[in-house]
Parts: sequence; structure tokens; C-alpha cells
Amino acid sequence: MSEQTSNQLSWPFREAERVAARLKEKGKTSALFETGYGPSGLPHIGTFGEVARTSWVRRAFTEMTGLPSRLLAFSDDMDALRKIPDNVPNKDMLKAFLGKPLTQVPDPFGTHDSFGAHNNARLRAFLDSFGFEYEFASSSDYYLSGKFDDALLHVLANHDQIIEIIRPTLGPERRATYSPILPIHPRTGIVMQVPIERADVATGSVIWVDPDSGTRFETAVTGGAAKLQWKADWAMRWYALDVDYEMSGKDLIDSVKLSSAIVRALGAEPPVCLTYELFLDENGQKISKSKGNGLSVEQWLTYAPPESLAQFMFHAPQRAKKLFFDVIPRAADDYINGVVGAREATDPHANPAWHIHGGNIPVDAGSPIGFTMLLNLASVINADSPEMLWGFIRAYLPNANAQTYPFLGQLIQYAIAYNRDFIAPNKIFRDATALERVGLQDLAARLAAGFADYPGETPAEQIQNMVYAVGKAHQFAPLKAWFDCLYQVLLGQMEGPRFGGFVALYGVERTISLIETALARETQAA
RNA sequence: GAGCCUGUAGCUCAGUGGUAGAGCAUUCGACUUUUAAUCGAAUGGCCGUGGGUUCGACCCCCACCGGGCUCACCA
Repeated sequence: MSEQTSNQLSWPFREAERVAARLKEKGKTSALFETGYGPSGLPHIGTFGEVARTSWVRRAFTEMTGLPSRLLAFSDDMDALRKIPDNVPNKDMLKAFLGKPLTQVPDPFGTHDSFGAHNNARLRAFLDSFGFEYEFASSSDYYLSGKFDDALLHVLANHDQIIEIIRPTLGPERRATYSPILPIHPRTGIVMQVPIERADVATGSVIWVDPDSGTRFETAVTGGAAKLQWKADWAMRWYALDVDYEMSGKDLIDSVKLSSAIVRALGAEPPVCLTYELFLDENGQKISKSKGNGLSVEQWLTYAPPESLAQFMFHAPQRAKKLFFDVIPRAADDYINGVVGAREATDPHANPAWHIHGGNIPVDAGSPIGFTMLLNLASVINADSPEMLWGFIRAYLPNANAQTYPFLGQLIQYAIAYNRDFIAPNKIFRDATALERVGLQDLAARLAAGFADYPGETPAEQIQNMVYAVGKAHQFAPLKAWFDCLYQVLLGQMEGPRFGGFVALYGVERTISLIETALARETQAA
């Protein structure tokens, strides 16, 4: 990487530089990237964004340093079940397990050993569906297997100091009871938020009193008998695993600061952290799983390929962006243009497509036709099958089909869906005038009777001539008014395709029913 | 109260120190037995305001104004 390009690095490379600097300072020769997952929910669009972005930094790090690295996807499945989620069955059953670690709660779906295991499986399936390279890690596994024991004892030794870091940030009630160590009740299995009477470094345990029974307990901090409160948990994990890089949303800025302070209290340096801006819905509100606003991954992937979602996530992570249906076509075209640009560029490292494809852009990536153009075309010809679009496209790309242009083939499917759900419903269909009704009825009748007698080399030309003849027969003046009628009454748009070609591709029978539908609609309205 | 983002063409937004950009919209033109996707061109900007740094600032620094979000219970 030359000096000249260093000031135009794309953000993953800038982040990778920071990671490389940290490793150099610490004398490390491999990097650990981490992404974390809260227990409350299923994978969502933010999950995709976080893993994709972290993967790009990791890829840039590899490109830049040649050093090995790992990406750990860490699930907080030891966290307590705090409330019953809305979107699960067997809610009554779950009530008895409130407050217990998720891996100790039965799976309400009945498909896995625990609710935690269920959520973990969903997360992994989600990540795998995009082909992310990562290692999965379960908090419960780490706690129970003793992998955190040394770090937990170190936390215990610094118990008072950690309390002093957190305490000023808490409200009065919580301030009185706060401890970073949450013992798990030996009888009920509930994660307890109780005052710690004494932190016994010698025995590696905490003394606490059950507020319900008044019973005093001594609980080891190791081996999964206790867990840590969230901010301390994050810090301990950074410390125990020596995490080098982790990103998080701006809603966690304060948590990052506090966790970093705790890590320093433990005598280590926090990882390189990146704060990204949140995703907003069309009203500028934070996208929230519980509110269900904004756009889901499934919805996005109904209307555009995964690469376009990656493109959206690539651009300016530190800038807030509205995440709604309107942004999809542009993201798709930005990606397509990026593929072209990356192929032409002498240094492709700044190009999103380079990152999206992990440095190796497939030969059949990209498309000779942009997504917006496909949407226009789909709208104009009212396309509801891929073959209709291919038919028009072949006028310009004679050999085009789903085999020769596989990515274009995908885009066509997406364009049809987008047109069906967002463009077609908003079309304005004008009512036919009395003269136009007669003309349309005549056209439907002639279509049904066949058009072999009309001049023309192809069916499309024959139909075109027939349509022309109908317009003349009913004395439309100017003749353009007849075609305006066809587009505005039948297709709901001001202008449209050459009608003969449209009918040939759309189908005679379906065109007839299109006419019948239009005429029936007016009868109903009247 | 603390923090983050943001202000650039009519709209949505790119643009990290060297002559202000794209898409859409608008207008005109080309192509087509009438009509479309398309193609070509034009129009359109005190880059929020005021200072500072610099040979040079949309860009860096400071202040102010406007728009918006997040956190202050849990994670």
C-alpha cells in the first residue's frame, strides 16, 4: 500500500490500520475480531450489517498485513430471560423460567435443548446463509467450561474498583445494590441482582443474601456459578480473549466507554472500537425489533440481491441512513456500478464491490442493465413474468437469457417483485370514454377471433397492425388518442410500449382479460 | 444533562486541501407507420452562517444557527 493511496483508503482499510497498530504495540501476530449478540432477539438487519462490516475490516486486515485472524461470533446466551418475547409459542410455559439463563430455559419451539440453543441455531443459520466466515461462541459454554475462570477471578480481585467505575452512571436505587457479579441462585437457578456483602478473593467467591428467604449464600464466581452484569461482562470478555476489534451502534457509546474503563482497571487495553450510526425507518426513528418498524432482511431480499444489501451496509457506516424500500433500487445500482468500476480500476481496494466479494469479484457478477432501468421496463410493460422482460431485453442483447446473464436473471425476478408490490399498486387507471369502450370491446373481440389476416412478418407486427386498424375504424383523432387510451386505461400509465410487441409477449388471452378487467372496473365504479 | 450524526442543484444524495458531481425531476432533440425502455444535450449551486489555518477550504479548526437521533432502567 503506497503512501499516495493511504489518504484515500476505504474505511475497512482505515480500520484495519488501527487494528494493525494495536497488534504492533502489543507484539501480537494474529488478530481477534468479535461481534456480539444480545439474547433478546432473532437475527435482524443490524446483525447482518455488523457481521458484514466486521468481515470487511478483517479482510482488509489480511490484505494489508498478511497476518492470521479470527472472527468470533459471541452469543450472550447465559443472559437471563427478562421478559417473554411476543413472537414465540408456549408463552405460559416460559413464565416459570423468567430470570434464568437462556440456556437453562426450555425451547418454546421444542426444536432444541434450550431457548438459548434455539436462538443460537437461528443466528448461525442466518449467518451461514450469507456465507460469512466466523467461529461461533456461546457465553454459557465459556462460563461453564471454565474458560473465563482466570478473568473472573481477576474481576473479583478488582471488584471495588469496577463498582466505582459503574456506580456514578447508575440511578439511586440500582447504585445501592450494584455489583458486576451476578450469582446464580443455587436453588432457583435465577440470575440474581443482589448486593454483594463481601468479595472473597482467597476463596474466589462472593457472599450475598437472598432477599426473599433471607438466606446467606457463598457462591463461586467461577465455573458458571455466577455471571457478570452486561458492561462488566463485555469488558471481561475483551480481557479474557484479548479481543482486538469490535464495532457497535451509537446507542452503546456509553457502554463502550465504561467497558473500556473496566478493561483498563483490569490492566489491559480495550480493543479497537468502531461506533456506527443506527438505521432509521422512513420517519427517522431507530429501527427496533420490538416495534417492528423499518425493513427486515427478508423484505430486502424479496426485492433485491444480497449484494445490494451489502452495498448499503458498506457505505459510510458512521452516517445515519434511512432503511426503507426506497433505498433498495439505488443500493442495487450502486453495487452494479461498483462491479464495473472495480474491474476498470487500477487499485480496486477502494471499491465496495471488492469488499463485498471478499477481494474476488466473480466473472458473472454485475449486470449490463441497471436495476432502475429494469424497474422502468417492468413497469412499462406491466411485467409479471421473467420471459416478458427477457423478450424486450433481447432486442438489445440478442443472446440474453438466464444462462448467459445469471445475475441479470436474478435482477429480473427482483424487479418483477418490486414492480408488483411498489410500483403497480400506485398506478392510476383512467376510466375509458364511451368511444374508447367501444374501441376496446372491438379490440378484445378481434384478438379473440385471431389476427392471421393482418399484414406483418411476425405476430407482433400483425397485432400492431390490427390495433392500428381498430383505432382507425373508430375514428380516433388524432390516432395517438387511441394509444393513450390503451396505456392509461389498460396499463395505468401515461405512456407505454409498442402495443403489438407487448401483446405478443404478454399473451393474447391475458390481454383480453386485461381489457375485460378494465371495462368491468368502470362498470363497478359507475 | 451527556453524546453522536447531519446541513451541497427543485428532490434523494456522492464528494477527506487543487476549476462543484450523480441519479431522479424539468426542457429540447434523436430513434419508432402512433406509442416505450433507451440515447444525446440543456437548465439548475454564496456547498447553513461568521471567523481562523493555508499559496489555495465543500473538505481541517473554532463559534453560532437549523434539522435529527441516541443514552441516562435492562441488554
